[in-house]
Amino acid sequence: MERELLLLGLLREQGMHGYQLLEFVESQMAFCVDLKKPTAYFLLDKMAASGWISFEQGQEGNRPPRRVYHITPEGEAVFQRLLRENLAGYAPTRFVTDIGLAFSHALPAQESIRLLNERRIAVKEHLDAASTAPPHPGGAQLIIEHQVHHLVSELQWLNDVILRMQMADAHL
Amino acid sequence: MERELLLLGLLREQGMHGYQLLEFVESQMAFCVDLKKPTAYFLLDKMAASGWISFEQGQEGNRPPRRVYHITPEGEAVFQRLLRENLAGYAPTRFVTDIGLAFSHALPAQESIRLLNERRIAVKEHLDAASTAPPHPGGAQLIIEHQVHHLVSELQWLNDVILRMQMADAHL
DNA sequence: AACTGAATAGTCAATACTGACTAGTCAGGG
DNA sequence: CCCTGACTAGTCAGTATTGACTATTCAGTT
Repeated sequence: MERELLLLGLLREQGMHGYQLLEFVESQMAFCVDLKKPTAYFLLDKMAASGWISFEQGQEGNRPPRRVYHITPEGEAVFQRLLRENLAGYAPTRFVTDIGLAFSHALPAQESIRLLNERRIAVKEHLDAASTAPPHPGGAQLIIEHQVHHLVSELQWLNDVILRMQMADAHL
Repeated sequence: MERELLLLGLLREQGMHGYQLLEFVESQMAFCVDLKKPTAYFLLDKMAASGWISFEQGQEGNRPPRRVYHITPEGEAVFQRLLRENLAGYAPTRFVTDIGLAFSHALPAQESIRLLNERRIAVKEHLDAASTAPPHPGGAQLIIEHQVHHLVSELQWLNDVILRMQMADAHL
């Protein structure tokens, strides 16, 4: 229900239409959710059917008509519940990049090390991007700081793994 | 393609039937992938159709017949490609738990802090579980170490966030 | 020899998600 | 005043994923 929490949270601050929501999520919240357009419209339909949000047909100039969504009192109650659950809980993080690590013995040690150095560069690029991101308004700033903290920790760990692999290889 | 990489990597070491694969993944690789039963069978079917793996009908005692899967030469080639891609690349981590943080201003500061303290306990429990996990064979050990490293970093960050919230609240 | 709970082995209907597409509008250049 | 590329707004068909279910076997108990 994380995506629902996100959409409700945004609609709670102001009524918006689908495209507007999408744009905001992609520009401000890209660091914590990956929400594609069809998924967003799907969720909006579902939440409207559940009575969490309502909409009216809006028109602006000659543009095609669009639905402007608003949160309902039931939606606000759901938002409050989901928010509390989210803040109190913890969902363990899975690193899909660890699968390769588990099978790295299938390659010559030197090649694994070379590939992991490529990975290190990729991580560094993400870190630079997050570090130099323009300040985001409100709570989104925290998300960027979290991402930076995490990427620093990842880089540290990756360096350690590479070092250990080099030492193990040298000893053979 | 991470799950495919995982299944190919396991079948590469020895032929196995679906249930056996599932069990191994859930017991040894639970820290890095979440693979449900129907998904695993779906992927096995798909990979068999693509010619990456083959199977023969096996029977053991009176047990129901089952498919024992083996990797094919094409599958081995795919495995090598996926492994290199995985080792060299980096997929940014999304923390769904950050969504709540972005909206924490919707609750009284004291309640947010209380809820985040609950989260801290949950993180600590995961950390204790990962720290005391019995040694896993081969590459899986690295995954646990990564998880521990990550959880320590998360705990640090969470403490920092809670502290900052308390200070901000005290200043009002 | 019947019963119970756990393990084995898988399937299916329903849900969730996404790549690729449609279709109209607007701003600016030629 | 027509063309082009970018923006707005959304849909749809196909793929991926999962909760819930079926059905058999085995070990131990009564």
